[in-house]
Amino acid sequence: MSSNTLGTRQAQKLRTRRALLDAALRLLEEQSLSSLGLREVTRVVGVAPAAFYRHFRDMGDLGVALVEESLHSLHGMFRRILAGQEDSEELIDRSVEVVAEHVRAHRAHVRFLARERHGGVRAVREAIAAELERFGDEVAEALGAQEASRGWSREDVRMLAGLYVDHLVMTASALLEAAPGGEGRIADTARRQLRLISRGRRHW
Amino acid sequence: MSSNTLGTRQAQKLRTRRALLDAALRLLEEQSLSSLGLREVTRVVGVAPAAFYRHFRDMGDLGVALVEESLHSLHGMFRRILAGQEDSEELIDRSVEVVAEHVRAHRAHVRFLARERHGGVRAVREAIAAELERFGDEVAEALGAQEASRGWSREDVRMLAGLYVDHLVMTASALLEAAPGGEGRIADTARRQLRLISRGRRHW
DNA sequence: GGCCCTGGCAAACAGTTGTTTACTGACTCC
DNA sequence: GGAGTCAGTAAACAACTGTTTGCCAGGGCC
Repeated sequence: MSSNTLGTRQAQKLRTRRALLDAALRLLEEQSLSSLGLREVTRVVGVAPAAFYRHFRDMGDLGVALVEESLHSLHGMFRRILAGQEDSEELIDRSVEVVAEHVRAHRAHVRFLARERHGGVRAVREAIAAELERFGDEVAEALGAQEASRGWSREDVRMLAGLYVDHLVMTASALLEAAPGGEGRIADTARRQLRLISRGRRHW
Repeated sequence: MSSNTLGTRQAQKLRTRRALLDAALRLLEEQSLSSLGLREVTRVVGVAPAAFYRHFRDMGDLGVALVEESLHSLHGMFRRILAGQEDSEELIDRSVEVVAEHVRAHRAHVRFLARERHGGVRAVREAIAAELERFGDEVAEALGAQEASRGWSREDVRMLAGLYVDHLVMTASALLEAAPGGEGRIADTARRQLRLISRGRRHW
């Protein structure tokens, strides 16, 4: 028996935990975390309200759990983008495509992050901010290793990384709220903007 | 008697309306609109719950009213920024200073916009999006009139304007959540980013 | 001076909320 | 196979929610 095979006991617990997270994620498409009720979630899952406490202390706790899994997938996205070696037209095209694909595949997660980044629950806000800063650091490290950053101060590299991360977040939000079929236009604008930033970088 | 002098009747009504808006604004510093209760607001104002309906249909309605007054002040801010003639170092410094001052002076309004821009109330979200797009158009018009935009397509000018507006919003949000005394660092980063964008523009 | 208008009130409505309690029954483990 | 663990239950709790009703007092206006 491999060490990560769970007993039916623990497996069942994880399944309802997952169900709670999924139900919350679904309900959060049309409201924000601070208005999401505990009973509302358990009702969707089909479980007694008290069962909620077997998994989370309160809604804020569940929110933080959602932040973690949302950003885990985001992290994969960043790594895919940064895997490219240089700052080129193809890299820009690929980045925007990766973002668009991510939004398509993880729509609920992205919406959750956009909504709760400045939302009403402090713990969740702080968890998202901390994680985005970590990503910024990661991007900065990758940028710093590139040829185009020769002679740049550490602060300037970090500033550029911040610009990229912010732009990525804005693009993802815009894609989220795009009218059906309007994603192409947004992606096109995003590519132009990245190109402009790229030129600014070359002439720093 | 001048035509905009109100009777005590109407004046009193406006005063409680204002009190409702202010109370909501205050309560929204620590939660989001979709979780803000009608009774909660009237309780702070010291008025009966039913009185609320004399002024707003529901909380979403009050939210839209807040959007309007929030963006009215934002509009003034944009006009102050765009009053400068060219794209220069001083213009960048002044823009960032104007934004910082605006955040200081209208903290609650800015927080409201940041929070509800992607928040849980559709009507409010749409009102904010529409207004920000209008601002983008305005910025684009101002940019298009500048010398530096000679030969630019309308779409490219609009794309640049979008980049500026997005950057401004991100900066305002960052200032809002900055640790006390940390505003200087954020303003500094914002200036560098604007400078980089400006270089990209010159070498388009 | 008297009539209308209306912003605000008190009370009652049926639902909903988060949280605690004591309990059950299936899984785990020796 | 028997004892112990624990995810999930049902029920009750007080507190709160948005909304409707009829009513009142006082300003606006002829």
